[in-house]
Amino acid sequence: MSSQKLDQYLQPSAEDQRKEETLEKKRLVYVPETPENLPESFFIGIGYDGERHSAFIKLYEPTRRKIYHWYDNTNHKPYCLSDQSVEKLNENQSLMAHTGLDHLEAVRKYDALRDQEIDATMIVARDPLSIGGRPIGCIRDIVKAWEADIKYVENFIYDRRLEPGMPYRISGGQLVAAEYEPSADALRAVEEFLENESEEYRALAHEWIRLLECPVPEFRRVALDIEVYSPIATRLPDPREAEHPVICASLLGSDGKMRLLLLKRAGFELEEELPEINVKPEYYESEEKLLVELFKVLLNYPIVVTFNGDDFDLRYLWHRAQRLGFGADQIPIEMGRDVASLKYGIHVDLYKFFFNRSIQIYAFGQKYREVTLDEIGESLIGMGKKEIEAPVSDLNYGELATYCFRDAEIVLKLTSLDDDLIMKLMTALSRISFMTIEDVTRQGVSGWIRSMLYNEHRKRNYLIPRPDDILDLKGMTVTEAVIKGKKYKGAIVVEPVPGVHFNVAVLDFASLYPSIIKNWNLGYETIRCPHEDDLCRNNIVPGTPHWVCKRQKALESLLIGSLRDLRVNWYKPKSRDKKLSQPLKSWYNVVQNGLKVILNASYGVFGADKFALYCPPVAEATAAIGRYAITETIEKAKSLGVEVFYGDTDSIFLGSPNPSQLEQLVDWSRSSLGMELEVDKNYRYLALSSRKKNYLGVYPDGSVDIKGLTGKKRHVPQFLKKAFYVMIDILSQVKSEGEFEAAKEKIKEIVKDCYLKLKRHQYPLEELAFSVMISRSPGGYVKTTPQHVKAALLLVQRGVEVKPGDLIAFVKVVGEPGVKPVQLASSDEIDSTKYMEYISSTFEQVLDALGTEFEELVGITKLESYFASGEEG
DNA sequence: GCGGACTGCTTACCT
DNA sequence: ACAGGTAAGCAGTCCGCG
Repeated sequence: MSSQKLDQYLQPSAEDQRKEETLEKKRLVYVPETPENLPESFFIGIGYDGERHSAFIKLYEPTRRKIYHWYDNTNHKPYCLSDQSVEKLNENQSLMAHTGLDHLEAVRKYDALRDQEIDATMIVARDPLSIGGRPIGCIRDIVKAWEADIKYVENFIYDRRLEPGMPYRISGGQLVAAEYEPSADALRAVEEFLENESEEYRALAHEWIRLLECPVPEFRRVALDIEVYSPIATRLPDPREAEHPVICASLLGSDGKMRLLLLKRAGFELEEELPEINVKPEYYESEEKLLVELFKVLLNYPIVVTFNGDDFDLRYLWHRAQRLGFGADQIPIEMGRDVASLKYGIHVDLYKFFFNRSIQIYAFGQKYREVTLDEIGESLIGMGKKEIEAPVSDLNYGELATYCFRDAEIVLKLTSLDDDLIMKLMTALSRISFMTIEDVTRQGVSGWIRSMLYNEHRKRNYLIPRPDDILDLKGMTVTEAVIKGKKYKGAIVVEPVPGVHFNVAVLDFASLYPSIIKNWNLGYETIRCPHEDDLCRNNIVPGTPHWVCKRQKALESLLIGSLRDLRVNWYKPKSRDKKLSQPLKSWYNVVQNGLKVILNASYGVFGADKFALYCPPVAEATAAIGRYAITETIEKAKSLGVEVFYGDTDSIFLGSPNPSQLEQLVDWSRSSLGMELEVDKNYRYLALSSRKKNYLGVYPDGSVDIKGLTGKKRHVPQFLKKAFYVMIDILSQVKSEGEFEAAKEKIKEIVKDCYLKLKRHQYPLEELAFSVMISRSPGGYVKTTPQHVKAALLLVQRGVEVKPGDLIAFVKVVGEPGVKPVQLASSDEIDSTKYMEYISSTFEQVLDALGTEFEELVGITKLESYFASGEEG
């Protein structure tokens, strides 16, 4: 059936329209009332009720596995702060005339930027939008205000000292924190490794232990995926228009319940049994009934998990339901500008979470390279999307259902992987950042750190500074970056000593930057502090004119420092402790990973201009101290008679150090720098070329570290990658200097084999394809048109949709423009010469280190002439 | 009009 | 919307060249 005809059929008939009008208009959305009493339940979500002018929190009760809402009954109100007195503000006509103003209240605050107590006025409003959020006429536009850009629900969390992810009870209508005491074991250990720290520091560490030791419940959840009819196969349906019907919905619960809802359509045969999946399909005569049923399921689960539900599934459902005449109280979805949330439970969009670069790199170690359900599913749980031959709209019921169901299955399995690791990671991050799971999964690491610091400010009655005040007082940077356009000088990379070095030890500083922030008391408060006496002014950061305060403590230093210490001394060792049970070990691993993500970003955020506590001198000072630490350490190593072959940021590669030399170096670092230097790894041998960030390290057991070499980069064609790894395999077996000659002979064979296969077109086109990510839409490249964009433009010409983030697979061909998308190319137009160049440069990186010229090894000139006179053209 | 030297853009990587 | 440093390949520009 043609798409056109089908679309016509899908227009509602007169009879359908009558049915629609008689659709039961009962209130569908169940909003749970606050119970008078509720046993231990976890605070996982938050919302603001505009009608009741009140925040409410969503509590997950783990026995009944249901959500309960608790409405604020403490009369918390939105507010911002002014440095003017109440009397002065009373004279401000526009403020006093503002309909949203509730009242003014004099308060004392501590201004950390100036290190003094100040008088301020709380401007209390009736609703959050009056403070800020409307395009015009907000209170924050009338008076210079502090703390006016913080979301109301965040203010509510900080002010009421609430802890997202932690257990609470409702007792006689009141919300009370459920007491949780960490194990004596944990408390004792923390006391031990923090014995030399201040009282204040130890108290903070205790708080973290309480938050991070507390068990996480099992979360009942449902994975949702929908399919929508589209008349044009290559175009995705627009969720804001929601023009076409929802034809299939899959719902997979962690409780084992499964639903598969299908819309009956003319021209397709009903299939009652779906052999591929073990679920009975439900056919619906009308889309309304399908949606009603779907909404009922959404209202039954505390957590709904989607992949891109914010921008597609839930958004589409919301608009579609509106279009079909559902009333607001019949749709269980709350639609924001960028977020789709739920009225009853919470919505986790895995796409947003996996998209987070820090999560991708540090939590999942680059296991997935593209942020697509197929790639993530394939690499984390070994389950990719179902392949389909035709557009979704043309599939028969069975194929459509299996396709849709598989997506939901991947989503559910991702959240269940490794004993619900992802749910636990979200909870851990939620507790560290004082944000709900819904927010933590949608914000970047700078948002988490901001929230963590804001919370501590409130806890201590600190005024949260305005970004312009920080910048005015602390200024910009003074060092010059190596890279044009960067703000300040970063880390040092030591010039490598080319060659093969046997018996190499790699030493590094245990979380260098967080250690620096801790030891040097760095923070926006303390860098270039206001005190004018020598005590502070003489405490100079090496290589900069910046001084650091000796009088007050920076919150950043306390928080980042205590998290660092807990990770290094407690969570990381515990995650490897063989005496612990598997679930406990995996929880410790989750926490240490969460901490890693946050600590890794903890320095960078201060140099990121969108960070709420942006303070360039803090970032600059951190990097400068890092440079100082590594250069001093290199000098010390040399003075001990140890050769330094290479180093990058926080590591040094040492040639055959003896135990005594290592010990002296480590001791020196502890006493002179106050930094923990440790042996990270030992290599049987290390192959260095003259290129920085580029090496091959072989461990005693024959496993290898490959860093920066082209052969391992994502975009490199398969055939070359395979050849490269065969070479690596040969090299990994080399045990002594003398064995390199034989290895080189073998490598020579690989390369020759590669050449010949290339020449004879023996590689399938797919193996010859470069695959490069396109970071904008193809039209967005105005300065230059790189090759992958040229290929993408050829695809677009043929009606293929190309979105930012897509991988473009292209091959190099003879003639203009030199590239073609792999789908459009044929074997005989491959530009063999270009590929030869690529092979040689890839191998050269390693051969350089072995002191061998590529040409000399392979005798390239002969081959080239063979090519030139050969069967080409 | 063409080619080499140069700069800048883009991607992927390292810490 | 964490940072800066490095490698590689290519696109585009400038300049000299009878």
